[in-house]
Amino acid sequence: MVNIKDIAKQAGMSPSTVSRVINGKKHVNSVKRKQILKLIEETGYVPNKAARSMVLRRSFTVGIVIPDTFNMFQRQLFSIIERHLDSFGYHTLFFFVTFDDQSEDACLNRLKAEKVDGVIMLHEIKNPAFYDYITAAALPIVTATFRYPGFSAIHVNEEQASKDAVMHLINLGHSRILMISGDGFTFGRQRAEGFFQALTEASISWEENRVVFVPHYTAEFGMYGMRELFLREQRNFTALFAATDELAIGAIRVLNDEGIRVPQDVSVVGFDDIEIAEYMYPRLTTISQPLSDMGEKTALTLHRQITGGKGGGKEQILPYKLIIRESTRALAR
Amino acid sequence: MVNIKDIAKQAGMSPSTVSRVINGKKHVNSVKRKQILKLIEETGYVPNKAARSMVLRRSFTVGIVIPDTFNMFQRQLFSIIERHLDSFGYHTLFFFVTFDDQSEDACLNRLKAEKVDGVIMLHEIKNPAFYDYITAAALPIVTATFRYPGFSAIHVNEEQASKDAVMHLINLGHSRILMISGDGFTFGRQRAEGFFQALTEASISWEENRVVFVPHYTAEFGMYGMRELFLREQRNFTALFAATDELAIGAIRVLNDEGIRVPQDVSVVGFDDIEIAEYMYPRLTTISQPLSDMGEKTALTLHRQITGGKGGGKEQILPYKLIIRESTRALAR
DNA sequence: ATGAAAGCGCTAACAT
DNA sequence: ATGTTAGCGCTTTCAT
Repeated sequence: MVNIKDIAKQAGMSPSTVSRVINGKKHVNSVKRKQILKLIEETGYVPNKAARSMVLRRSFTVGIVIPDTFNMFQRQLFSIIERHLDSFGYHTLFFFVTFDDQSEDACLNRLKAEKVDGVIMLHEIKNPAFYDYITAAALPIVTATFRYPGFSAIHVNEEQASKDAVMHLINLGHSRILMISGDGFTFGRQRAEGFFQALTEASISWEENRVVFVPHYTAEFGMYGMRELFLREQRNFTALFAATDELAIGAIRVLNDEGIRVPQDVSVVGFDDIEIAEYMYPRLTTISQPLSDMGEKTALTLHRQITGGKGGGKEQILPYKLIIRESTRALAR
Repeated sequence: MVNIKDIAKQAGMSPSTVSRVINGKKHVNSVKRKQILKLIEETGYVPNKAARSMVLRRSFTVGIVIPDTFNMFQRQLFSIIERHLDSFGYHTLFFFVTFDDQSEDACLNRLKAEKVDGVIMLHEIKNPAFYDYITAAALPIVTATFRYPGFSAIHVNEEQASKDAVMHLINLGHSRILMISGDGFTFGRQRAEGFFQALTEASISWEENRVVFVPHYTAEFGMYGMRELFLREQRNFTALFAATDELAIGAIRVLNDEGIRVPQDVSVVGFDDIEIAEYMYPRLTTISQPLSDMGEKTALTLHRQITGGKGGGKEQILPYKLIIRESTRALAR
């Protein structure tokens, strides 16, 4: 493999000069510069990243912490973030994390070893040691889709959004509304909270029993949650709020299998507005988070922290939108 | 940040000894070993990866080349691969590549700079320089879901699988069958080829006009493709074969919007068996690729190449399965 | 404008 | 069993 010395030797110059050319520094004869550039082109030379990052003590890499079982919303979000990061000249390292402690520890260790320039979290880690390290190392960080005290955060008002979703159902005349949410992430609780608030505000009585918390936000557990609701004898309902679109998709599957039609018999609203939501039958009514805006702001905020030195700790709350499609309709009287 | 010298100093030993402990080498007093281990634990020391990879001339990292717009099948596949790679002690670096040449060049450059120990390709790169470099550098590589001459490959027989899918339709009594496929990847052509073969073998006449090739394998382009078929006056059909499940989902959406029922009016079969396929309404009949097996074999094959030195170039063709669900049914007479 | 030299953190060959 | 030393490929003073 060709290295900087090889180039220098072939050009009859010193590695320093070559280095200057590579890094676009001033103080190098333009003829020599061209000559070196040509040589680099010919040999296909690319600087060794490890060596570079060792002396510079940074890696031009940012780590994205993401759940191992990322859903489609997160998938879209990290693609956007990755693209923006790329435009700022960073590479992206993914840290897939599961719910177990071991995985979180491994993530922390890797974070230390990799010397990333910054971190973006799309996944809530439980272990406080993680946050302590970040704080102690003064590592630039931004959390997206959730917040952590003291860190920059980009997210929507989950509670308010959920409340709006449920309000939509209520305005349609529904009052016997069920919910499927999940545990493991803050947003599951927040979305359930919004559900309760909407009901309360509309003076509709409710019991805790009307919401199930399932372990994962997947279609599979959407089915599971819906069945669980049936087992709880919750048969007398006309609407369902699912904490994610995937959950909604699974629930609708069970409803269909039971001969319950959506939206004729029950209205369903999801959350996230994942890509397939508008291809489903029926097209899913859902809450749309501002994906591109969120991704862009996340990348930008981190970049500013890395370059500007500070500017951390601020929270940016983005607007969401209720997308009314075909899975909800007015209660037939 | 604490480094190996700090640990050595605190322990009153040399960096070599610490290094030996870190790397689990023999020839170190067990008391000292424990002492060092304790120190590492306390300080939270983690070896600097850049330094390590520089002297070792390898990175313990493998690169996964994947389309920027990866679909759900690819998403599941790379998750599995990542997990297996992890169990072999490798980290994973993702190279998201788009269709343009610039992106491919960037991928190649990064590959050179990162000193990855091996490469897994889930995406076909056009630029031959890419393959030339890999070959010249004798970089371990395995391609999954497609093949490239001379490289290890793990894939199913795309043509045969598609033929089976179409045969299923034919056996159900269908003969006026349409297809939506895509360009950009070899499998799009192969799947179309299987379609033609099945028709030919069953002595059903066909024209090229019955298959559309769309630019991307997404639900959005599934809609586009279906509409295009309608524009071509292809109204008189009873079945559709889509080259991916996403394409099928988009097509079904258009069909529904036109008042054409699936499967009562037209049967649809997809390809890939992505997660939501069985949550769709109707549940999608599709070809299932052996995801876990594929992922495992891909990781294992690469690992063997990296450690064993050779063993490259072999092709592993995995079995697929036709999953019959609700989107296909016998032609009503 | 250019080169020589030092050093980033680590491992491995060589001494002891 | 342990320490000393050299060197991986790069950037960056410091001279010139």
